[in-house]
Formats: sequence, C-alpha cells, structure tokens
Amino acid sequence: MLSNSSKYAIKGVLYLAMKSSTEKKILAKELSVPINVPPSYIAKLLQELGKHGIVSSTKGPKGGFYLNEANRIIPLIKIVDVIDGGYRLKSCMLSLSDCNEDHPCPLHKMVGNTKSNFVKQLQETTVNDLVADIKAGNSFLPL
Amino acid sequence: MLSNSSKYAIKGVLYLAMKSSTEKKILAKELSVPINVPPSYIAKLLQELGKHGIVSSTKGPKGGFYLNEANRIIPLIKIVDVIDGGYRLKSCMLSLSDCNEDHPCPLHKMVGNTKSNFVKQLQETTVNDLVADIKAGNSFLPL
DNA sequence: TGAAAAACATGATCTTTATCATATTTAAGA
DNA sequence: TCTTAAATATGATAAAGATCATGTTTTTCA
Ligand code: FES
Ligand code: FES
Repeated sequence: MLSNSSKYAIKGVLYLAMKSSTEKKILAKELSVPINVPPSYIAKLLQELGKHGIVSSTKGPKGGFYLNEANRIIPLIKIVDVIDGGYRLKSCMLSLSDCNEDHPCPLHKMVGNTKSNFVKQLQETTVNDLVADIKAGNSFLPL
Repeated sequence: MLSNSSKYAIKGVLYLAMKSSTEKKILAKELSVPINVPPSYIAKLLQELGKHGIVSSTKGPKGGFYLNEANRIIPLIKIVDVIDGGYRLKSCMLSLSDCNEDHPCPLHKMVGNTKSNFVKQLQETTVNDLVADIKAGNSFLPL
C-alpha cells in the first residue's frame, strides 16, 4: 500500500510536527532514533521533502529541519506522491489496467471503495489534523 | 497490499477455476498469455500452490494444472498466505509493532477497519465465489 | 520399453527498493 | 575571515522481489 519510504517520510514529518518549530529546528540524525529510521535514510527523505516544500530546513550551525505554518496544512497525500510517485495507491488490486467501478475486477468489491476511501482521507487530512488527534488522545506515539 | 506474485497467483487460480476441470487440464505456458504473466513465472507460482494443495496437477503428457472440487472451496487468503507469507497484510500502516485497535497509530483511523475488512473478505471468499460473481456479470475478465 | 511431454526442483540473473557513504555548499559564530 | 555545523547532491552498496533458465522426474502412448 505505502512503501517503506513513504511510511518513514510520514513518521518524520509527524515528528517534526510534534517537536519542531521555526525556533526549534531538529537535526536529521536527531530524528532518527525516536522514529526508528536509519539516520542517512531519513536525511535523504527529508531533503526530498524539502525540495518539494513539504518540510522546511536551514543549513549550517543551528540549522536543521522544521515545519512552518504552511507546511502544517499540507495534506498527507503530498508526502506519498512525492516519495512513491502517485501511481502505487491508485492501481487496481490485480494490477489490471482497464479497471474501474463500472468494469470491476473480481477482487474489486472485496476491497470495495475502501482503498479510494483511504486515498480520499490522505487528501483531506493535513499534518495538523494528525497532530490534533494525537493531542486529543485519539491516536498514539511513539513512532 | 498484495505482492505482484500474489496477484499473479490469484489470476492463475481464477483462470484455472474458469477454464479447467479434472478432465481438462491446462499447461502453465498456456495460461501465461491470457492472464498476462510471464510463462516461467506463473509456472513457478503454480508449483508452489500445488505443493500446498491449492491447485492440482499431473505430470507428463496430457498433464497440466487444474482445480478439483476441493480446490474450489479454498478461501483466497490461502493463496496470499502461501505466496506472501501472511505478514504483509496484517501489518500496521506505519509498520509500528505495538499497534492495535486500542493503541492506534496516527494513520489507523484513516484506513479504519477497511484493511482488516479486506482480510476478512479474503478469508470468507472462495475461488468458487469469485467464479459465481463473474458468471453473474458482477465482475469481469480478462485478467 | 523407449521417446516425448509435461510438472517439479533448483538456482541464476535482472530490477527495484532500501540503505549507506562521501564530497559539496551554506550559514553561524568566534 | 576562518572554522565548524549543518543540509544538499550524488552516487555506491545491499537486500528483496521479480524474472529467466536448465536439468530432473513422472507419465503417457506408440
Ligand atoms: S478494478 Fe481491480 S481492484 Fe478495483
Ligand atoms: S495501528 Fe497503525 S494502521 Fe492500525
């Protein structure tokens, strides 16, 4: 469903959402332990996300990664699209090409609209929404 | 969600379900084209499935793969378990280990119970059920 | 009983994904 | 302005997944 990289990326962004601010930046290698992702791996992912404006960063001493207000209202789907490339989530359960609601493959009804539902959720849910959930005690860390 | 191999395996079994019988066996390489899977790949998968009693086969001239009545009432989950190993489907959306309904990760509610729902469907749906659907015009080939 | 046709078993290669490493650029602060 | 701390860019290696190839066994049938 989601690649490993996407999962890592989401975890990283979430961690930044919880712990960082414009004043409090976080080093890639600092992130690594709490979210349980190899340091150079998360570094690379964050760089890619930065390139697409999903996270913010500054170089040099006192630098690091963080989220600004704009970053916080980005929908999760953007993370997945940048990392996984947008196709993965949309494909049919049997990887058939000419497959849709009106011409469903044999597995289609089993997954129902749940997959497209998940995509919709990813489109509608922002980083901030997840943080709100966590703070409200509806979902849990650590990552 | 499902590996490529599982998808291929399901397609192969479905094709056998539609076209084979104890009297009419089908060669691996004959299967290859209609289900659009490389011949030696589907051959290997079918052998693995055969080893676990999910498909039937006989060697030698006039041999081939087919489904007997017992094969036809096997739930789809068995195919996936044999090919993908059972873990893939059950894991948390963020690959967190201590994650469950009562201790949900931040993405959990987004996928809701839809994933476990899918697993349940795989457990409850047999090969025969899919064939019935196709014959009733509720889902479509080709594969 | 021997030749051929098939599955079966095993392993090799190719491709993608995940992971690691290293040199370069930028910014802070002494 | 020099040193240092960080991200950035790029590429190398490792592991997993997908695909291919080949020899072995079993069965049919002439
Ligand atoms: S058409 Fe195949 S999963 Fe929807
Ligand atoms: S707990 Fe992570 S997806 Fe359910």
